[in-house]
Amino acid sequence: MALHVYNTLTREKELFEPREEGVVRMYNCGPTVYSRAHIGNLRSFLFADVLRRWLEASGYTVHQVMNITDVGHIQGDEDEGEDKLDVAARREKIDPLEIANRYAEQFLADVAALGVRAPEAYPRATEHIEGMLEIIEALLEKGHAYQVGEDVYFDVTSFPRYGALSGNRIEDLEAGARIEVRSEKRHPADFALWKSDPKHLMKWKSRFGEHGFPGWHIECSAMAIGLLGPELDIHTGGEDNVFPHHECEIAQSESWTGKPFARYWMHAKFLQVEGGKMSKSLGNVYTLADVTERGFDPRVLRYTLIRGHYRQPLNFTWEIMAESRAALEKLDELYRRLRMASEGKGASPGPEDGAELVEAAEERFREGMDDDLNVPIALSALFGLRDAVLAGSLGTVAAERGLAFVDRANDVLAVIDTAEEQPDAEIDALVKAREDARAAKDWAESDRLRDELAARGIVLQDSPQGTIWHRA
RNA sequence: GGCGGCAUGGCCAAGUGGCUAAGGCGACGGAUUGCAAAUCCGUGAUCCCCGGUUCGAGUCCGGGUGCCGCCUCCA
Repeated sequence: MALHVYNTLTREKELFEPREEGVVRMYNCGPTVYSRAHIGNLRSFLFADVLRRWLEASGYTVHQVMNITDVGHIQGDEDEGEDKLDVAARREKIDPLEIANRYAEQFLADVAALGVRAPEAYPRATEHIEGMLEIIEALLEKGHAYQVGEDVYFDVTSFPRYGALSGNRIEDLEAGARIEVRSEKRHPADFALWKSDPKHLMKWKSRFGEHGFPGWHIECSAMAIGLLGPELDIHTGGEDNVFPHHECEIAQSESWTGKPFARYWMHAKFLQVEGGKMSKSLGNVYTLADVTERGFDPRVLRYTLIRGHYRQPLNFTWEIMAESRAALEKLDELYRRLRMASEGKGASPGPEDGAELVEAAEERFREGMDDDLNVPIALSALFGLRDAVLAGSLGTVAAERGLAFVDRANDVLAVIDTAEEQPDAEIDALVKAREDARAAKDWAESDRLRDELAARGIVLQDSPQGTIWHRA
C-alpha cells in the first residue's frame, strides 16, 4: 500500500502522487506572530512535521515551506477592521516588526523544542510584499480584481470554482453575511487583496496609495508560488483555514496562474481543552511554557499532540499528558531493551529468532502511516514489538534489525528517547554496593542505596539476571 | 440561516460490511520480589438512541439526541 491521504478538496482518501516523481512541494500555513503559539497551533505544525518526515521516510525529496506572517491581517475586509500586530504594537508601544520578530523567535524556539525539523524556508510576509503586488497587478489586468479608491478587491464571481474547497456557495455566503452598510465591495464575499489605512503602523507605498498593506490571503499565494512554483502538491493548515483563507488562496492563485494551485489539501482538526474551546477568559490557552512549568518534557506534548489521528478532534487535558508520559516511558524501554538484546542480554538463543516479528511490526507501522498518517496504528506496532523483546523472543540479529526499525520509526515520530546511557563508574559502584548489600540481606543498606540512587534520578530494575539502571 | 465533523470498555484511541471489536493509560486479582519498582499471567464493550438496507452493520441509509468546527482574526 502506498501513501494515501485525505484530500479536503475531494473529500476522499486518495493515492498520493506528486506532480514530479519523487519530489514533493509542500506549503504549510504557519503562525501569525503577534503572540506565542498555543498548543492548538502547535498541533497543526506538528502534523505538518510528521507528514514531512513520513514523506521523507518514504523516499521523497520534500521541498517544504512554512510562512511566518509578520504583518497582521485586517480583521475583516471593512474599514473598522484591526490588525493584531498593530494592536499589540500600540499596546506595548513598540514597533510592530519588533513584536513580530520577538514572537517569531519564540515560535522557532518552541517548535525546535518540540523536535520539529525546520522546513526548507520560513518566509516572512513582509519580505514578499513585492510579490504580492505583482499578483495583484496581474489579477487587475485579468479582470479578477477591481480597485476602489486605494483598495483592491478580488471579484469572487470571476472565479466559478469559488467554494469548491469549503463547500460554501456564494449565494449562501451572501445570505449569511452580515449587513454591510455602504460596502464598497461589489459582492459581500469579495475579499481584500490590498487595503489602505493611514493609521496603520505597517504600510507600504504602491501605485494604489501611500498607506497600503496586504490582505490576509495574498501573502500565502505569493510565498507559496514564489518559493515552490505555481503548482503545489500539498497544502496544509488547521481546519479553520479551509474557509475563507484557503478558498481565497485557490481563487487568487489559480486566477493568476491558470493552473491548479495544490493537488492535496490537508487540514488538522481543531484541538479543544478540557472539552471546550480554548479561550483567554478560561485561562486555558496553553503554550509550551505552561507545559514545561507543569513538569512535562516537551516531547510529552509532542506525543500527546500526534498520537491520535490528525483528522480526529483532540481534547487536551493534563490527565492525558500524564498518560502520554507513562506510555512514552514504555517506548523508551522498548528501545533500551532492543539495544540490550542486540548485545545478547535478554536475547533469544538463535540470532534470527523473532525476525519475523520485527518485520511484521515494521510492516504494520508502514501500513498505518501510509493510511493517511494513522499514527495510532503505527504506535501499536511499536508496542507490539515491545512485547516481543520483553518476552525475550528476539535474537541478537533480530534485535539489531528491531533497533534499526525503531530508529526509522522514531525518525518520523521523534518522541522516543534513544540517547544511550553514558557509562558512569560512580553509579555502577553504588548499584554494585546495593547488590552486595542485598546478597548479605542487609535490607536497610540496600534500601538506603536505592533511595540515594533515586535521588540522583536513577531508576533501578531488578531481575533474575541482575540489576540494570537508567536515568528517569 | 448555510456548510462540515464527531459520538467505541474507567480514560485515551484504531477499526469504513463478514472469523473471538487493535493498541495505550489506569484499575483489580495472581506470579515474581526481602519490601518495592520493572516484568509476566488473568479480568472489562448491549460500539449514543430509534428505524431501515443486507445472508450479515460499530461500519451503509433515514430520523433523533448530545458535543464541536467554519461562515468574523484564529492552526
